[in-house]
Order: sequence, then structure tokens, then C-alpha cells
Amino acid sequence: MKFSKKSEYGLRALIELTKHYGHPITRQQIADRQHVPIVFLEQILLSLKHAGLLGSTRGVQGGYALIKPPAKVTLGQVIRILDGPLAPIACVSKTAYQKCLDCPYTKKAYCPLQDVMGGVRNAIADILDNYSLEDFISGVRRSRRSPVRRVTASRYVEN
Amino acid sequence: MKFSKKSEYGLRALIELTKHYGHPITRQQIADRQHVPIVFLEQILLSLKHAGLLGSTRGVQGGYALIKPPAKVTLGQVIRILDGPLAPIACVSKTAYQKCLDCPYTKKAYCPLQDVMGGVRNAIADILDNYSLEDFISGVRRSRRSPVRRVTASRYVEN
DNA sequence: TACCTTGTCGACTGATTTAGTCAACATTAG
DNA sequence: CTAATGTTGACTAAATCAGTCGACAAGGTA
Repeated sequence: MKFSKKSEYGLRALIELTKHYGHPITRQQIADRQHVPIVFLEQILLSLKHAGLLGSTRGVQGGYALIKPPAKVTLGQVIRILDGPLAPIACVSKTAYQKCLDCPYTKKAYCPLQDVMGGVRNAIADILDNYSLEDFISGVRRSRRSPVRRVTASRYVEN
Repeated sequence: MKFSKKSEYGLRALIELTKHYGHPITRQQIADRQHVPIVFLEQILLSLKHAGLLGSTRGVQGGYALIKPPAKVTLGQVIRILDGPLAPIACVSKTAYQKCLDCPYTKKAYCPLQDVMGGVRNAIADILDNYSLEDFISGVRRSRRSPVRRVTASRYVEN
């Protein structure tokens, strides 16, 4: 039940990129400031670029830059890009749902596992999808900002 | 960010074991009813036994049995036994804490990542540590039973 | 006793994921 | 041109996951 280094490094990189929102910074700078292995970092930045979060410019004054407003990017989005769905088991994922074939509880029956894991998924998503990069770097405490979206049993949103 | 099959199968097995709380049932029965590969299941049952949750008796009428009261065993405990700490990154785990050496934020500075991941950890633990096997099999909906333990930034309980 | 059923233990394996590395190439500024 | 930077794809070493195998131990029954 861990996030990968990829997510961790990716989020760290985004701390730097958000701080410099507007102008590009180089891999090198990101790697130095956040202590991330530079060549691995590259992969990560590329993934984020392909996902449309970052832009890059080549050449001497080049580098990577965040192209979406920091308030519009949530940690949930980033983690899904780098680590896949948030759901702890596949049968409670909205974006990557797959029926557990080996599950003894068919669609008719109530599955205890699915119920509790759905709750976990929602709890995680509730935090991560309501936490933007802006909040992230400004050190907003996670003490539930904004109208708390109360999650009910039937509301699986994304992933 | 997934739980392993080990946890999933382990929890499924515990559904059966809790239903039969009092008398032993065999691996075979568990495997059949919950569709778990029997030889893999064995490993799992052994782990749970070593952790003190299960007892076993050999011989003809033997099998495994839950030896702790279902109300006293939480899903959090089970998952920690089978999957390790719940914390999404090591530096926010209470039971398996380790300082992230490569983290640019020394103990003095506030670490954004640590803050948000701590929140995620607490949200997960909040559900899983308040959900017993008894709740699990009786189909209690996760709609927050019991006085909600409000988690504050400084309260990392276990892992 | 012999035998059957069931649990115990440790070693082993194949597939996948994680965390990287390397080399060759493309683009842009000066 | 050339130096700095990004782009791409192939590659790898190590760990973890999911599962298997074989030999053995112990209790129940005939």
C-alpha cells in the first residue's frame, strides 16, 4: 500500500515547477533542489508532459514549465498519471474498474471487501482530488478546507 | 497504491473464519468458498497464525480457527500483518517510520509532501482501524459508525 | 501398528514492477 | 558551428508478487 518513488519524485518536482510557475527550469535544477536522480526524473517529467501538465522548451535557455494553473492541478491527477488508479483493489475503481472474476460474491450479493475498500478509495480520493498544487506549495494544512464533499456509498467518482 | 492479493485473499479467508468462529475449518473449505488458490492460501493462514490471530489443529477433524474475538480484530491489523504499513510513504509511518534521507526538507522545515501524505495515512487508518471483522461480515455500511475520531495534523497513531 | 488426513516449513520459480542507466539523436540560442 | 538542453527507446539489476513443490509432523481411526 505504497506510492512509488515515481509519484514521490514527481510531486517533489512539481513543488519546484509550481514555485517557478511562468518560467521554465531545467531538469538539473529540479534534481539538485529536490535530490532526485536526474535521469529518472527525466522519465517522470516526460510522463507529465505527455499528460499535458508540463511544457518544455529545448535549447540553451530551455527547460520544463508547468502549463496549467497550479490551482487547477490536483495531487490526485498527478498520482494517477504516475502511479495509476488510487483504488486499493481493482473492483472499486471507477476509472480502472474490473470485475474480480474470482470473487465469490456475484453482482447480486453484497461484497464486504468491496464495501470497505470502496470507502478507503473514497477517503483517499477525497483528500487528493481536493488538494491542488497551489495548496501544496503554500503549505495549507490538510485540516479540511472547502465544503467537505460527503461521500456516500454509491458515489464512486473517478478511478 | 494497491493492496496485494495476499491482503485480499487473507481478508476473504477471514470472512469464512469469522462466520465459523468457534470451530476450525480446513484450508480446502476456505479455498473453495472464497476461490483462493489453496497453496498460496496456506502461506497466508500461516502468517496470520504466527501473528496470533488464528489457531490450528492437525489431523482428521483439524483446520484453522479464529482465536481472537471478531470484534477485537480490525482490518487494519490484518493488512499490516500481510502487507506491511498502511502509510503511503515511509516518512509518515509511525510503526515503520524512516526519515527520508534524500528529502530536501530537513526536520526544521515544513515538508508539503509529508503533510499531505500524513493526511492520507490517517484517513486510511481511520477507516481500517475502526472496522472489525465483526462489522466486516455483518455488512455494516461504512457510513461512519461510532464517534468519529477527528484526526489532527500532529496525531499519527500507528503506522 | 498402519494409514489417512490435515497442518508446517522452507526452498524454489516465473512474471511483473520499480528504480534506474545509457546511448544516440533533435532542437535552439548565441 | 557548437554548446546546452530536451527526446526517445532500449536496456538492466533488484525487489516484490503470486504461486508451487516436496518433505515432514502430528492427530484420528481402523
